[in-house]
Amino acid sequence: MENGFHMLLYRAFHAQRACLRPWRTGLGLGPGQPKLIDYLARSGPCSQRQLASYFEIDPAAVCRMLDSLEKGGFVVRRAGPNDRRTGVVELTDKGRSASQAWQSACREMERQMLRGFSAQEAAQFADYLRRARENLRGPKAPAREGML
Amino acid sequence: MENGFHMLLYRAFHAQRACLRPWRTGLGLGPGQPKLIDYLARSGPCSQRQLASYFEIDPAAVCRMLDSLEKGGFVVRRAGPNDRRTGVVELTDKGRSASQAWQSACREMERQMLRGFSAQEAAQFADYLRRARENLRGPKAPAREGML
DNA sequence: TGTCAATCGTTGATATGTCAATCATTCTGT
DNA sequence: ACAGAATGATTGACATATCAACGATTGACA
Repeated sequence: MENGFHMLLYRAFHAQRACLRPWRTGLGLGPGQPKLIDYLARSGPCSQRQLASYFEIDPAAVCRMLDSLEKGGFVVRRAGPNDRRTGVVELTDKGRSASQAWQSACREMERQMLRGFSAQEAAQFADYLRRARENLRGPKAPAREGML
Repeated sequence: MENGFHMLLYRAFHAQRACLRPWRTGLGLGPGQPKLIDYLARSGPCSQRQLASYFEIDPAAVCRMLDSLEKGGFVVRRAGPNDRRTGVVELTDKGRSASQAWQSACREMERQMLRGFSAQEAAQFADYLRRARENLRGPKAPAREGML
């Protein structure tokens, strides 16, 4: 069980979240909020739809996290220029500094996580993670076609 | 950003959950419930405390998931023999078959995830995941000591 | 023995993620 | 131009994870 990749990924992901939690709470952010302001800092203002698509989460979750972020003064919602359905989410100055602090925290976490990894191993690790994700994403249920 | 390990792990973990979701819902289980019955099937009856410790989640979460699992007929809670605080959680027959189906689903997912991986690559991948987790778990914030 | 600390399970509050449904707006096809 | 489909954002409902607090029980120690 401990050897199944399901558990291995669970453990690694869990440890990563636990490692980043002190930084996150120090910034006054909820569990899912850092990734939103990080994306906004890198890509500039965008719609809620774009945030939901990028992170593959429900637009409802984005909506509520932005409610909280807006109340905290990290982002503002503006009206879109062309389409009155689509608004634009933008970082405030406070949001920008929080995103910078978060990026530092992520680099710190990464350094800690990769201790003892050679540069080649780290690159291989990243490659494995990308391939695993791609394999899981593509076909819906490619199993039991041939034999089984 | 797409290259940071934070995002890479997020993507892989996310894809894995999405891949396993149809099987999970087919069994009538909530998102966190499969791991509990899987553990119970492998390790036999145990306390709620043990489940919480093993998966590193709050005992409150375990308590509520077991409420749901018990209502669904997957597990039963019995009184402990020695300590009247500590109960014992046990799989029912329905819980046992669900756990077997879940283990099949996990093997299937793993096959799909590792498509194109050689046996050596898969072993290396598992090793990287274990090392990353251990690195994140041990020291709290050992960074920026030497030179950054 | 008697008091205090620690432990197990539980409940409440809050945040996230999924699903379903709704409202307003925009697009499509005729 | 108009009816219906599609889209963006929102809200409600449910399950989960974290934090805080509580009741019951057990253990430790004077």
